[in-house]
Amino acid sequence: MLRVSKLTDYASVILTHIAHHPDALHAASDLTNATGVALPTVSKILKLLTKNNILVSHRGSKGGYALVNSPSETNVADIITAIEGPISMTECSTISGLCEQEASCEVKGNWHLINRAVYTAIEAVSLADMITPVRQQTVNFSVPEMVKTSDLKVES
Amino acid sequence: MLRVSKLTDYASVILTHIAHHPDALHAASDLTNATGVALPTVSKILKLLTKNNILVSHRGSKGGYALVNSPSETNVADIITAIEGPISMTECSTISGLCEQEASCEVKGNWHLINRAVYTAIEAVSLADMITPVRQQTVNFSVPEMVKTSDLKVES
DNA sequence: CCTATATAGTACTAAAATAGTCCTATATAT
DNA sequence: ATATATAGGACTATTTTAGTACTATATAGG
Repeated sequence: MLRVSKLTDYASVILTHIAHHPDALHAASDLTNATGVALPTVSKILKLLTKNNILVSHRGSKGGYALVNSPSETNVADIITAIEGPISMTECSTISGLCEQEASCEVKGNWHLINRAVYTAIEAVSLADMITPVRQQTVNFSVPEMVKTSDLKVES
Repeated sequence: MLRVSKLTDYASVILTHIAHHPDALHAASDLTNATGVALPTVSKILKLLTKNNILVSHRGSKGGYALVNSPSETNVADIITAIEGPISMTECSTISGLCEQEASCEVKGNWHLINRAVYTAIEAVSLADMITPVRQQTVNFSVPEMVKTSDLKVES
């Protein structure tokens, strides 16, 4: 019902691999071998991650890519944003002026809240968390407490 | 970075309108007038919502659509699912067997957790919440507590 | 300082998903 | 009967996403 693009999915796989060896430089060709993602695609993803400050690059012979921050300081929300841009649940949340009814739209504010709750949930997950093995079937997790608009202080 | 489709966005606007008059029957043509969304599109959305049990329909003269449950019992997660289907953050979360590396994929379980945290956050918001006016700038909301994989009990 | 290696940037093509439209069938109130 | 309204499915156009290719630039090391 909500999803990240395939590129973001690949990015998570690539970054997970790098996170296992955070002190080494990883060339695009090495990452292709390690992950099975096609080289031009790996390359595209690495460029995006570098441009958005998730990775640093070193050109030339023996060059490659490495994490800017440690795996525990690199969060999933930043990774998704690096690949997909600052697109939000509804378009009007990112860029105003697209929707004619914007001024009178009564759901806008609530979509913003939902956006933010979702973002906060994703932001709390780091690359370090992603490489922690989880046995799905037996997971016992606490339910995030959601923002209810009825709980909000509203200034009228 | 994550988004719902335009149809889902329209659906929220249409359902919000219906939620204001939960006891009336709303014909597709009325909803077009009320929301500004083109008739064939409104019609498509209403059919999807009916098929997925968010709305009930009455055919024939003086027919129309109404909510199955009250606005406070209708949640946003169900609305998104009705329009977009059970697609999750990554494809492998919905349908297994699509990805060759599935068996050895170490991030799969963690994507599942993220999925679920996001779903839970969205599920907590009802149509009734959506029609509560919110003044965005002065909102004071509690941060959802996210699942940390390090907090999880893992069966090895 | 030359060469092999590797990333940077940009433009382009192909494929897939999404949005939007239209037509015919069926049900119901009056 | 007839006007009104939804049901369902097929189809087209558009947009987004994915993937590719090419040229420029930087660096290590002999």
